[in-house]
Amino acid sequence: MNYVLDEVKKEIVDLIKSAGIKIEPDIICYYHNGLGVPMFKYAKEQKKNPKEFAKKIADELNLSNTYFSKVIAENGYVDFTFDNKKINKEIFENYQKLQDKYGQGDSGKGKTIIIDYSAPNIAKPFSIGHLRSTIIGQVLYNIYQSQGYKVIGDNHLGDWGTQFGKLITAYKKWGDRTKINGDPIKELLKLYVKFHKEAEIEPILNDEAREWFKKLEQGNSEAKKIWQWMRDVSLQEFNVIYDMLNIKFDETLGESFYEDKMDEMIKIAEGKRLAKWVPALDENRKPSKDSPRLETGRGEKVLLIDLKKYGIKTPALLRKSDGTTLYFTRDLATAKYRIKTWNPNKILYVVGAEQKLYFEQLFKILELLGYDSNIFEHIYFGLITMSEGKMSTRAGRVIFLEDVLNEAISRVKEILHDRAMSKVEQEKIAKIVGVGAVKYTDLSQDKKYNIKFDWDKILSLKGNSGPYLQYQYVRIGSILAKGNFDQSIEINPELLTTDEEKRLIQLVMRFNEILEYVIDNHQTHNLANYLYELATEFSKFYEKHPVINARSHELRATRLYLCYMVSQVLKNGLNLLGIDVPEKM
RNA sequence: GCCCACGUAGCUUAAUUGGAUAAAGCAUUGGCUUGCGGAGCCAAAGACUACAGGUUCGAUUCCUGUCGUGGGCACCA
Repeated sequence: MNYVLDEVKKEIVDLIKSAGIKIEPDIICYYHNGLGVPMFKYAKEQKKNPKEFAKKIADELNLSNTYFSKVIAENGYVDFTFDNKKINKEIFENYQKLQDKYGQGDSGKGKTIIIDYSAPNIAKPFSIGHLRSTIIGQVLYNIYQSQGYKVIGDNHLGDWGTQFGKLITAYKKWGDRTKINGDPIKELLKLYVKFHKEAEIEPILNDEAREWFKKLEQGNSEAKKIWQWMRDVSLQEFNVIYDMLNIKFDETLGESFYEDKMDEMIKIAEGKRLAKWVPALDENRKPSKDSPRLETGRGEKVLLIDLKKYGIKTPALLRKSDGTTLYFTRDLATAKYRIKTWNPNKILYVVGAEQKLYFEQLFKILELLGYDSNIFEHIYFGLITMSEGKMSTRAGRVIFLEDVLNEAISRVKEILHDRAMSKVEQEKIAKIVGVGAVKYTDLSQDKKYNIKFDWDKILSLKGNSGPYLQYQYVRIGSILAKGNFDQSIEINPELLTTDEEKRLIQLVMRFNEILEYVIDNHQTHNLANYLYELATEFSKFYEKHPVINARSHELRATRLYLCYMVSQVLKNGLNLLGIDVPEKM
């Protein structure tokens, strides 16, 4: 698919080449009503004064038959001004040709991407902390897909591991089946919290839990039955949230899927002499104080991979001293399975920044096992913290995602309360706007930072927020309806000469570039900020220039079409962010 | 202790990844009824980009050091 912006940039490269300088297209930057090229680097290569150098280049350029009407040298830049009549026409034609596909691309044709996201833990609440992985992962999914990639979204559920030993122990001691069936996750969480409290007083409980997990891994039918039941009821609850958030997966394999695929992986690692049985750390060799990691199996042997040679001080454990497996073991088997099954060009792990070391270890080991480590990438994001500090499931200190969404929805409902619409409609709109607000707040900022949880911020309905973008979309829809807009109307883009119109058209031009940019850097907020800029620019246009009552019939039709293009980019962009748009609000 | 992030207006965040006068939202103050939805628009005020050096035509961005915050550091995931 061809976009005007690509052609415009190519033309600049060619023009400057005609003056004897070869430039990289990426250095071209936006400047007023056009584009600019910094000439410092090239001036330096030729040991010339950058201002004079830029001027000399600018003077040599011949702009006839180009997208530009003017070129000047300023502060060492060569600045090109668009020939607006020409570029307007091209952009409208570009849009008319591609229609619904406008923004999409084919740069990912023939490439496969696996995205590992969400991955909540069974029997634990889906907290606000899981929100980030879930929605960031889904947005990356959508954007990759829009550029022609084959994408496989895999929900790598935390449905295996020591915690199930703890849960089974707790369930057998204090559990009540009917209570759990009534409100599964909250009741299971209570059991989990109680277990940790009791285990502090009676450490022998930890041994019991370890025993149960061992039984589970050995296929004990009672353990398996309880585990399966806990998994089922948890998944049912997760699906309610995925529905609310409009999240879809191609696979929900989970860690348990690899239960029978770990032995093979361990054998390979042993065969390559990577993994070795060594004495476990004893109490005197604690890596740090307050470490919770020494609660089991002291003094015996564990299977680990030492990574000191590669600058990683912490070894990776594949088997505990009681023989059971760990997250690591499962992730190695997972990577192997994924590569064998889908032969991906990339596997993205959308997981919090606190697991950076873990993924460094994992990728290093996969490399040592002979895999191309370039295909693995940890897409990390900061923690969401509460004023009391880090959230902790064990301490019962969590915010439930479902509560946040419900609060958002009810705040929107209050606003809609006295609008002239049916209850059903209010309900529907409140959900679109409320959920959109929560998602947008997260997606509109750089993901690497920690976020302090703040109700008012996450539920913000004005300013730079999801509802603001949705509101601009609704206003445009209203104009299009009143103006009886029809895509086949005769338009004349040359008539759009105001600053607001030019800026809007040029923003529309950039849509595809932004999507490619997000694929390069995996920063969703670049798309969010672009859409916000588009919405803001529309709002300015809206205040200043009449559409339906425009001076001439032709101008009215062209402005209607401009509104339409903007609304479609807004809608498609928001949809890529996983945010719906209402028709009224 | 060691390792990794981060420190930008009162608060929450941007900055085309090293570019032009550091940009928005919230909060504060003042303004916008003849036109398409005020969840909006305009304006004022608010910044020695934590601090001290360095690299270069150019640094919020890269390097070094100091201080501060958060995270991680083998039998949790």
